[in-house]
Amino acid sequence: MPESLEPTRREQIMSTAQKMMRSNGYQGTSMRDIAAALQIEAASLYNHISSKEEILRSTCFGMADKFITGINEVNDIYFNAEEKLAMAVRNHIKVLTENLNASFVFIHEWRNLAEESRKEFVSLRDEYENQFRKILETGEEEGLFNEVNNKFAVLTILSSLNWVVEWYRPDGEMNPQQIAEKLNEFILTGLKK
Amino acid sequence: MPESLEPTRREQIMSTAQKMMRSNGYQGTSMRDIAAALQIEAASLYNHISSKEEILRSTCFGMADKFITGINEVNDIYFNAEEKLAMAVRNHIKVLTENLNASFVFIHEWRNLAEESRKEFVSLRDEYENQFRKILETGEEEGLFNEVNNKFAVLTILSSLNWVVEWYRPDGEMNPQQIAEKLNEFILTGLKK
DNA sequence: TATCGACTAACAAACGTTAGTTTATAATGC
DNA sequence: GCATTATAAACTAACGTTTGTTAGTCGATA
Repeated sequence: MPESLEPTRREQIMSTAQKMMRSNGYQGTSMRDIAAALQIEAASLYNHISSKEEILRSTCFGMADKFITGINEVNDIYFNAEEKLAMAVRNHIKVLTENLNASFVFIHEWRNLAEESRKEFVSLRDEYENQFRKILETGEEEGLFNEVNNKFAVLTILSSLNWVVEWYRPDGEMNPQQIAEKLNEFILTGLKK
Repeated sequence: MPESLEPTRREQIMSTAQKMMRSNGYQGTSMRDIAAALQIEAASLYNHISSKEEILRSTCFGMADKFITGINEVNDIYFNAEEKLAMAVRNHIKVLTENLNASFVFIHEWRNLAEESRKEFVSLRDEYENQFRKILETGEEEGLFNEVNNKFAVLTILSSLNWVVEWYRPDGEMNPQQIAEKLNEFILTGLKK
């Protein structure tokens, strides 16, 4: 069987579903809606996926994996904290802008996961935040960063990064590299002259 | 008829609905769910509200009004830009923490508004962002702030403020004043020593 | 001759909402 | 002070849709 360059049917379903869930939310997107966009019947979807929730689960955990891979990469390489932070931000923005629809679902729709998956998801999220926090702690120890409430700082920084998904447009003024650069400036030195 | 100190039935419905929509989303909260929480039948809700969407509409526009009132107050009083920004942040955090559930719905569920309301809502949001942007522009002119992409800066700042709704707990370590203060520090001077 | 991927048909459950009714309380007219 | 009327707020029952999903089938491709 020849390895096709075309996306598999499953991948088509996933990306169509993600796009629609971005616009209309998880609960606002029905299996019939997804099927119609692919010009097939709802029942046919079940030849490729096992349930609607599997779409959400696969999306959320797939993205979590990408983000965590990104930050592990940063923490494995030795740099000072400032460089580490800059790299973490770049990686985050890269993953986010390369998977806009999936990222949106990841950020906004994870609450719709069933109990068990939701718990697992939250702990992955916590792990990611911890990795980020470690960078800030290193920065403090190195005397580079102000002493701040690190938990608070991480949440504030991540919110700025994640909000990019709300306004970023591939054809907009800023490309992902520029966005990451500006965010790094802002995080490090703030507004004040 | 004596003016009661009790909330009206409508207010009870609103705040119950907001609490449930915070946990389960707009579409994840049915009229029967809301009614059950109030120990009445779903049909009885319609003696007090006209539709499910009215709950969302009233919540979103009610909060928009509070936020806009807050920023107008700031811009009407003459301070320098740094003081204005600090006040705007304080007001934002105040409104947000005093109406946690409604704020959460305001931030996350407005997409479920019907076409017409959604457009109106978005323009109110734009107005708010413009008022914020004006403060940053003033700061630039006064030579207080760095020259930055103001649109970008406003979105980044507002994301940090809005994310507070995700983690703030009335019984947590930081009270709203402290949160606002920390956010102001961070916005002005960043992490770097 | 399997396997893949589509189909039709149907399911039980849940959805927002309406109609019409009942009951308790408040306001009014005599 | 009493009978009447009005109002508020609950109820039961039902409506037409839409929902996610399953079962079973059929044609095309490997």
